[in-house]
Amino acid sequence: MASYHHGSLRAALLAAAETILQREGINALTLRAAAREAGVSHTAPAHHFNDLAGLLSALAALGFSRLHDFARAEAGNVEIPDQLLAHARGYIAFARAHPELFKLMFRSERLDWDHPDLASAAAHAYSLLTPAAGERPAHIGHSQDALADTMARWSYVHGLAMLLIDGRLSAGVSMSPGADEDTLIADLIKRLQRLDGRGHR
Amino acid sequence: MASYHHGSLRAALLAAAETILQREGINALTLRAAAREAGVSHTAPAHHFNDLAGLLSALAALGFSRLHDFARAEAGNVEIPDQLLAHARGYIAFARAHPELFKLMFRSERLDWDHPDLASAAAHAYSLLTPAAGERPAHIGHSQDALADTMARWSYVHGLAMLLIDGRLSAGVSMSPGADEDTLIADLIKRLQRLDGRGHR
DNA sequence: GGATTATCTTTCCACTGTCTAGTTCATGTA
DNA sequence: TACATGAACTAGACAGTGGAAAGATAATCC
Repeated sequence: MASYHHGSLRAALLAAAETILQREGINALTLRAAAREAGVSHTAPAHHFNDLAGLLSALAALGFSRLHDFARAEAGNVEIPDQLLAHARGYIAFARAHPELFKLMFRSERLDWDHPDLASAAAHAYSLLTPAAGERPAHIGHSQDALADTMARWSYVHGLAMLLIDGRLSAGVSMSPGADEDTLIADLIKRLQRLDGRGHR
Repeated sequence: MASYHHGSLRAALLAAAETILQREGINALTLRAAAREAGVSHTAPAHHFNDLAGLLSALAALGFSRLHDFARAEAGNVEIPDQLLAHARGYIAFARAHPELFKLMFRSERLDWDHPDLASAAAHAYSLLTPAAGERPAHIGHSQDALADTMARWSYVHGLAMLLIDGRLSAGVSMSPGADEDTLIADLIKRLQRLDGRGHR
């Protein structure tokens, strides 16, 4: 039963890490804890992930990949012009569904952003918020305006997700009795459209 | 010279902690490192801050207090209707001026948000983004709309600050040659106004 | 089949947060 | 002034952590 070689230890360690993350939070997610959960010695993870930062970065990269798929799935049922909002809804839904993983992905100071897998997975996920072909039919401006649009969208969705995972939005809603959280979030997401285009005020 | 009682060790430890934070980053900011920097024994901080989380939370609370003052100072030279934008400019300027402290305040999983000082300091800073008297002259809606406005502003400014401290905005700007970073940021901040009011689309 | 290499274990070290017990000093009370 | 009380700080110890060897095992390639 106890084979010296695990065979797929890397995947097993990632699964173990995610289990710990959900069960005990990010502060309990250590190299040794992941090794214990996977039933291997405490130095085994180093061979696959190098560092603790390497393990966390790999898990975060996996999270970004899932986030991307989540947003794409949400956008699958929707007409082209509404895809941006669908992607934003997917982002927010993912944040609410996997708060601990989301915190790791966005708020952790332990990640190594020089890790190529993490950087590319994050860039891939964020690419959903860039102005894509067909989404901005008429007024496709200069690339500089497009950059500003992307930044604005990115900021807004990113910030909204932050508020959600910190529980501050729930706190605010509870202070305003009668407000439905889902309705409020839907309203907030819709405002994303207003950020587009360079201002003329 | 070596008096047994320091007299103002709490303040000295906070200053030491900030020094370490700027010099070596948040991962090097430990209880023992702060004690070393202040020249006291490694268990001295516990008496003033209880935990490591206590020390970091106290430092973060100090950061929120400074952030508030920063934003207020920016708004001091500006007419009433533009105060919201001035506050936002202050936020962003603070984030760019003190990136490590900003990361600690917003991105650290090591803070204890049950700590009353931290919670109140953060709430105080964020109150600058709530619709205040005189700022929304005509269409002061229901309190529920006001909540949504606050959340929207908060999300946007919060998210923009995040992008900045992660260096992603700089990366984006560098990809678009000829773009001036300050100009881009100013444009992005101006878009904050468009988020107000419940959408009718 | 034999050498090579990737995978995993054992042992060890410096460092961390935190507990317990002591030491020094300031301050209030008679 | 004498003394008690308690706050501020030190010293030492402990378990847990990341990480660096160095060794053991198994799969793979020739």
